[in-house]
Amino acid sequence: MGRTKRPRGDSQAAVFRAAAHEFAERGYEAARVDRIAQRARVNKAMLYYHYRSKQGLYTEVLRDMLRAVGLRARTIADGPGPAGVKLDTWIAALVEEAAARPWFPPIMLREIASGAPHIDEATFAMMNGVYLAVRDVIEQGQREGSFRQGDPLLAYFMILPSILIFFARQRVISQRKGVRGFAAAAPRTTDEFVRHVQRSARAMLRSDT
Amino acid sequence: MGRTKRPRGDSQAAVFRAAAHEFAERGYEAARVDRIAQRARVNKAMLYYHYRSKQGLYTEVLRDMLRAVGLRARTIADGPGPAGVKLDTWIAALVEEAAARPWFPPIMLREIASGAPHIDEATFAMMNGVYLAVRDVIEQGQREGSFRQGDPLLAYFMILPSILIFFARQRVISQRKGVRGFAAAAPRTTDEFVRHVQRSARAMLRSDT
DNA sequence: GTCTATAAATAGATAGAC
DNA sequence: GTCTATCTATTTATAGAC
Repeated sequence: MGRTKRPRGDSQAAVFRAAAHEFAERGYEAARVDRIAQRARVNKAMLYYHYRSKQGLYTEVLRDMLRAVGLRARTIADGPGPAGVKLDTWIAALVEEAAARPWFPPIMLREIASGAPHIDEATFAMMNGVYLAVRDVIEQGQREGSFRQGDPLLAYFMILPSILIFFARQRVISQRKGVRGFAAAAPRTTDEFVRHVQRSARAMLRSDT
Repeated sequence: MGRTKRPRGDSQAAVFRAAAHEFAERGYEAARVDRIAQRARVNKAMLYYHYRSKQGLYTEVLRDMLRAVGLRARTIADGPGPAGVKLDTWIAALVEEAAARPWFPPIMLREIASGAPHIDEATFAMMNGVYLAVRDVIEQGQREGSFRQGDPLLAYFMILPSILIFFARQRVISQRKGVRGFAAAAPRTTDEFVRHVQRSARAMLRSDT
């Protein structure tokens, strides 16, 4: 009914957001329950009142973002249009999600990097769903002849991480001033970045014919 | 002299390797000193005898791998040849390093994902050095006209993570049998994978002329 | 160099009053 | 729903014998 899985109450939403940021900045293991409560300006016991455990809280954060991203990816994949356009749309959508949930890129990146060890099967399936949608688009392009043959997973893992890293890095840049090079991560506009990834992805996938 | 920074004694080398694997599998925060000692089949006190702390041990593991990878990247960048060939060579070299040090991909991937929070300046500079070498190659290609213009960092972050993820995932694949799709990460040969990345990178960077 | 025993700090989690 | 106080287990790290 009016009830959704999203955080409802005041303190619950505060805990959720504080946790999302804490997990994003430090990763699951390094995240501290005390710090989450502190950031949410609620008592630690409230955290356990709303969520069963640190793990449960983390799972909620994961599912919330995977649900949003997975839904968009699936909608695009099942919609009309040529594969090239769908891929562009997916890239743009992903960037929008990263803007709406700043904790999404670092968290998802770590999960990919780690092989998702502290994720239950259902949540893992949601993460997999994001890939499956993109896979469908790539396979469509291969059927249409616009994309070259090859394992879609490899293409997926060339496109997705670069987007995640770009946004994950924006959180930590400017702390390492002394070092040349990495500091050169140009503060380009988001639009410019989106177009760059879209062009790179298309070039990478374009069939040679 | 005969003294290098590499682990020397028997137990020290054992600790080093055990730590490398533990850090790779779990990440710095989740890694347990007790487990490292156990895996190395030495007493925990030995670990602190050879290395000052968990952090110190982690730093040694990081430096060892960044030294090796950075040296190869720099050698390639400063050597002769067109940029396209250099890029291919770097990709192949990176894969070789990943084979020689299986802990390298997961660890480096996590550091990139996290913005390298538990890394001292000197070690961070080594990590940066890997990028700077690749940047030089890309800029050479841009001068030569074979690579199109654009921030080398963006290209770097499309190539490197895909390689790291491919190898990092090989460690954890086959544990998640129930889930379709991700399981489809084809057990292709390393050579095949190298050629795929090389072709993708070239296509991505090729100037349109 | 190697080990036992233990310190000291901190973590996640809960009991129970309000 | 909210808070205080606290339990219990675990973790990094070290002292000190051999």
